[in-house]
Amino acid sequence: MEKLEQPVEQPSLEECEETCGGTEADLKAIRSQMLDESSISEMAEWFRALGDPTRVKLIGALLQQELCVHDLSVLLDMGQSAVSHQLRYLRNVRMVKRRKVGKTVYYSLDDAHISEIFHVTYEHLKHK
Amino acid sequence: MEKLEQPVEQPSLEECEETCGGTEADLKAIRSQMLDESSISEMAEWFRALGDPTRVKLIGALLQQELCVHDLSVLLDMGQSAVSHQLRYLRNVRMVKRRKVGKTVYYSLDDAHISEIFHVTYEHLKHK
DNA sequence: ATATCATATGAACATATATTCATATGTTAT
DNA sequence: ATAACATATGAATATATGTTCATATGATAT
Repeated sequence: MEKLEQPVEQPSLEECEETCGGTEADLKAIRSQMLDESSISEMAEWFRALGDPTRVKLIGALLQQELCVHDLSVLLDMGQSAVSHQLRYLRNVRMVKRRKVGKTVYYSLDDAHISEIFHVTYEHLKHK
Repeated sequence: MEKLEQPVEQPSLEECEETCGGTEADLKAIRSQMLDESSISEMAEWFRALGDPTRVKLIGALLQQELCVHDLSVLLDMGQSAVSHQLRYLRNVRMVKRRKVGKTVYYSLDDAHISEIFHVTYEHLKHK
């Protein structure tokens, strides 16, 4: 209850006291090593695609073999529409691709790295 | 406009026509290889934690060195509160830990695998 | 052409999430 | 004790996200 008239910015960035390790020069060095905005976005987008149980299940199933939408919806015990929407999501981020045979559409993984990332993460969670 | 009186379940799962590769037996085999629900949740939670630009930046910075909240908020050019909230998030999923020195709190990575996953993903996105 | 099947998709809805604001907590200095 | 500072946190808000419902699209069969 002490600030009522000031617009409250980042409270005075003048300089970090000695307690806080980073001098402006140090921070500059760190900043220069940081990823650029577009890499950041792409990384986040990539991880976000894996950050949902339904999509993890889809990837997990497709890791085993190519599957059609119907079978996926049976395997996940979910409505066809929900599965289809998530497959589109995964297709938009290039994680899966599709192959059409008549009325049926088969989905499969479209990326060699997914398996690696997936397994590293799985092992990590197991040995935690 | 053909179904008006039925409650519209998964439209008749009786069996997949021959077009759809999976017979019930095949699906059973695949299902037995799928991850259990709790592993699924943990994987999704883990990835979701990395699925946000702010958190990617935080991890990226901490990948370089331990940093205090203030420095992180300068580096990311974000309010202290937002950074603090996200650090709590990352702490809850055990991705970062903190060390207190006087008024200052230093954050650092709390997981050996993050670096690996992070780099695999970064390389993947670069060579796409 | 009509019916049926497999998949896709727009809209609506409910929930989750990220940031901001105001303020609380805990530490150090005076 | 009071002030200044670093960080944490609850509430509010705006936006993003996931699922469902209804229906569209495209393919095959009759």
